[in-house]
Amino acid sequence: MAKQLDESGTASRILDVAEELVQTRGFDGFSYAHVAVELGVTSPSLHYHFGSKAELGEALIERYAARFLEALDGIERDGADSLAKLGAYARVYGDVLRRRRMCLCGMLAAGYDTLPEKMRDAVIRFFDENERWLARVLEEGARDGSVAFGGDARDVAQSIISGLEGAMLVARPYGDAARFDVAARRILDGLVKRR
Amino acid sequence: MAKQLDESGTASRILDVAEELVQTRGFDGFSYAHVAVELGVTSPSLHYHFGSKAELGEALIERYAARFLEALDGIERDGADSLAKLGAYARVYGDVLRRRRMCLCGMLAAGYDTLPEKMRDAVIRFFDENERWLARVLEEGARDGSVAFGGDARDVAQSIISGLEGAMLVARPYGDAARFDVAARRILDGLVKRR
DNA sequence: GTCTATAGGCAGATAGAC
DNA sequence: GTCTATCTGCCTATAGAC
Repeated sequence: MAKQLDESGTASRILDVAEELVQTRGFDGFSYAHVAVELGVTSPSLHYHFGSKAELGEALIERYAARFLEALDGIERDGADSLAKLGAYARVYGDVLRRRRMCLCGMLAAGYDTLPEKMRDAVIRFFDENERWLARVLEEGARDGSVAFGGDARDVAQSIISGLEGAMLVARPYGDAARFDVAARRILDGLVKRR
Repeated sequence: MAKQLDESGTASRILDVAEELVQTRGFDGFSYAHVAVELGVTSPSLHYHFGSKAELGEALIERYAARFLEALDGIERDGADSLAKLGAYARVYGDVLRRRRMCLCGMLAAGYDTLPEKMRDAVIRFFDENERWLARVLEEGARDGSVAFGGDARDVAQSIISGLEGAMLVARPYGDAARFDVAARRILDGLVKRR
């Protein structure tokens, strides 16, 4: 019973539908009408919950980022070694793709130029937070010896994020999750101590 | 004086403007009106050259893919070793990004679900052709010893494409080409013979 | 080839009844 | 909270004059 439950049931159902639409069609490819039809209501009623499309978009990213970071917390708590954590991290992306969706923020990154400013900031924040989490895990892995890499952990973290986002981006048109898995595996293999 | 010059000057100027718009705003984020304003004409006149937005989109991909493959032919002809060719390949992507654009087909891959079918097919073709080219270079590199990798060359090729597409996707919101360069470098470094 | 005029639809958003 | 009605604007596309 925490902060994220101050949304009425309707608001969160709106977010559910809008989230799927944005993840599959992009922010410029969905409308209030799409959401309304899916929910069996009229579009003006959506405006009661989210005054503008920009507000809806902001709420979308906020919830997505919060859940994403929660998942990362869960990985953290599992107490496995760092390499296993990186594997679990990649699996979070893979799970999104297996539901035939693009990462919400990856999708928004594509249409970045057309986004309202607050949404832009939130997208950047999402990537920054992911980068911080990954860099921490990487440095921990370098200490405990489960991971090996040259250069700055931040740079490696950025490469992992962009590698996984790109793997989702390209795998989706093919409708082929295995394509993602292969790319993800190669990214992780590059972080294993070289024998 | 070849096949690609059967377009009137106007048609190719339309393609120029539309290309930039799609690469920065996505297919659902640009309109005939945007192009028309930029060219100082009215939108109906665009319909004379490209009957529908779908046709314009198809022509866009066709020209982009043709030029892209030409660039790859140029790399091929330079006769450097395979690792150098892969570096040049990555630079093609980097050059696009430095013009503040996303790869046209990477952008279209994001909005894939909203594309007309012929455009979808053309996007897939683009990736397939890139994969073929890369796999050939990788196999050549494995033979001449300039490149080292485990597993299938096709899988490695796919990973390179998705890695570079993702690096562009994420670097663009940050307006930071260096971010791309770092990720691209790490991809290439993973293909250098391990000492 | 490019224009004006216009059709017909869908977008995001607001007003006001219930 | 959700509805109907409506506004304004932009969209793709066509007809027909020049």
